[in-house]
Amino acid sequence: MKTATMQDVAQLAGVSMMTVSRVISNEAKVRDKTRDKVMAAIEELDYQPNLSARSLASAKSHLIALFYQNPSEGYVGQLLIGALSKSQSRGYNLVVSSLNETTDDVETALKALVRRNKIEGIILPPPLSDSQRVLDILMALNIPAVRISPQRDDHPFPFVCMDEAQAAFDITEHLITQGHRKVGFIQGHPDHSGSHLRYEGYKRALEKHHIDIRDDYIQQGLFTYRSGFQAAVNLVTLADPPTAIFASSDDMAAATISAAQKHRLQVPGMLSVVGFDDAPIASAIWPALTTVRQPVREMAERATDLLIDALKKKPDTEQKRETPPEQNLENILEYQLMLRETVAATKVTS
Amino acid sequence: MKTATMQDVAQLAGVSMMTVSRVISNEAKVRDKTRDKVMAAIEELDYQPNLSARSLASAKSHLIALFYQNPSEGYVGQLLIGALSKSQSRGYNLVVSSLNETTDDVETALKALVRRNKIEGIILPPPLSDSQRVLDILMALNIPAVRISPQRDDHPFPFVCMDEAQAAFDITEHLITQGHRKVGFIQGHPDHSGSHLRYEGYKRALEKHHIDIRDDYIQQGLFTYRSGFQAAVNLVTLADPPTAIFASSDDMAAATISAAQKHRLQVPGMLSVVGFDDAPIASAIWPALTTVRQPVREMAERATDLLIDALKKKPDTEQKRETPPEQNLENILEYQLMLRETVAATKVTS
DNA sequence: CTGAAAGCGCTTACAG
DNA sequence: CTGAAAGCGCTTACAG
Repeated sequence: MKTATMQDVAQLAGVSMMTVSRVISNEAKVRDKTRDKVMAAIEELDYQPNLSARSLASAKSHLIALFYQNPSEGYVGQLLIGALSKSQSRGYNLVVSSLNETTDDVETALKALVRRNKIEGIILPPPLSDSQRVLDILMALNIPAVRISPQRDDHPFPFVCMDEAQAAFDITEHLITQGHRKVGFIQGHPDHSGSHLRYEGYKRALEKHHIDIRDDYIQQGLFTYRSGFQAAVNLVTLADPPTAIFASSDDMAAATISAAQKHRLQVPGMLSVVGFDDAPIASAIWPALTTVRQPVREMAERATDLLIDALKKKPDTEQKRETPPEQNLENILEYQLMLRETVAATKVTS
Repeated sequence: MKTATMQDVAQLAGVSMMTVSRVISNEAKVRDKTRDKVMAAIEELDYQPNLSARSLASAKSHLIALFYQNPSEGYVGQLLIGALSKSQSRGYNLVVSSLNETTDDVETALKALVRRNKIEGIILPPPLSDSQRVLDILMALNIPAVRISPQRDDHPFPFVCMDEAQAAFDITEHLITQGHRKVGFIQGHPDHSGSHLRYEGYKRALEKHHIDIRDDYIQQGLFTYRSGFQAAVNLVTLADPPTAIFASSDDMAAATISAAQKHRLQVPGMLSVVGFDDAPIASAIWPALTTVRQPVREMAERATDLLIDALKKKPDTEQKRETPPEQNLENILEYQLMLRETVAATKVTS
């Protein structure tokens, strides 16, 4: 009838509550045999620890926060789903709050939130992950934080990301493999971390295949549909236009398709187009866009894991603040090439 | 230094903890003067109740759940932000879980989740809000639930929604006001609640302005870009084509713009287009789409409020399960007409 | 490696 | 309308 309590487990296993607690927290040494008995009892009773009791006794809130600043709705959604599911499964609760760097008094807002809610750690998605202000305040508050897809990797806070340059390289090479040697590129907003990395990947792919990089094939965009449209028009109206275009974002790729259609260039028959992000628009439009999927949800899960690991290690002694983040490969996640309908092989054999 | 506790407040106010508790929960009668003293003490100490202690003492989890089933990422995002902020501000925690009706064993999954996590109430966004299975199981479990934008309003569970028919009426009338008398309509998926309501609104607007409803101006779509594209082509290639098209979703409206452009119809100069939803695509494309914004986030907030109200009232006696939901106007939220760039006045004066 | 005691900060009855 | 007592289910020291 009633849910099993730790007391019940202890009784059934024939040990003290203390031992059960130790088995669950997995921290102190317990004899294997004792552990097995306890595990069996937990299993039999379908015991679920009471998180409220745990928080109260340990004087910890078990609360972590995710702050976001006007990214796209789809992006926050994925972020929240990932962070929420992981924090729940690890016994933490998540508070979510938007934080506008330009209008809010970030310092006061941050301090108030952390103090009042007793927040133990913070997840920072872009662009907050690159905000020097926010990073500084958090350092001063001495509260652990983990960053998602930051531009700079020279900060002590750990981070998770994906290899954007490599992804850009891969999708460019996919175009080249299909026979394209005239590949246009539409850059993203110069202030955004991804823009440079994606351009980097594009360049490397061309170099690897001994294709000259033509300045007129590279157009500046701003990640928006509108900017992409103009850039694409510039590209397709060239005297010697590219046969394929890599736009640094899906919005710009969608615009490229519109621009092509407007100029009577069938996609992908006469022009291949690829994007980046796998935003909703990528599968909404027709033909569906070939693009790169960022594992946003997984990044949020990994970030949450990292943060909770840090909270469990650090027993509130403030050590190793100076040590660089142990950035191991596990925190660089896999992207995925979404091969859909906007790429075709060139007609002419090279 | 340390955060204030209820004991501190009681001491400062010169009363017992019990009185402080009563002031906070706002449930029992407290003399005004006493209340004021307590409030002042709370203020001075910046006291924040410890939610863990409260949950433990009251034997309540203070946990509500939101289940979702593959809606668009943007939609879940807004939903989560709304539900999360509201539940936090009211001292509840939110667990979020996806629930796939077709592949999961819904009954087992639901029961396990509710039992193990001690979930007190549930928020059901569409299409789960119309799932007879899920509704039945929740009724059997005797757990309060609130629905968002359900199709059927004959169920005992309360709901929040917006007046889709009225919104469709308004945006159609906006077209008519601009001089359009030849207004095409692209219907949504026949299974989806919104489709019929939106068609209803379209029809009412035409009727009000004494415009005949022409069968050839009404095309069936499925909410997808692709289906909208075909429907739009059918419309613009008519011998006597409409001068404006109302597509029941933004994806279909975006497709309509593409189709128009393909047929050398400038938007909005030669064809006005409006959509419904205010999805990300609406402001991504160019020209930016005139459409109706659903207040998804506000709906989630309201739903959360409704649910928590129900939890606080019902002291676990299971009464009034038979009474119809008190569906007052507060639970029908305001939509917003997003007047952007895809509507122009007709050249010819009527 | 294991246990007995105390206490975390509230709320629930129960009195008055 | 207000209060004193007990207890929610854990974890933190402290012993052994």
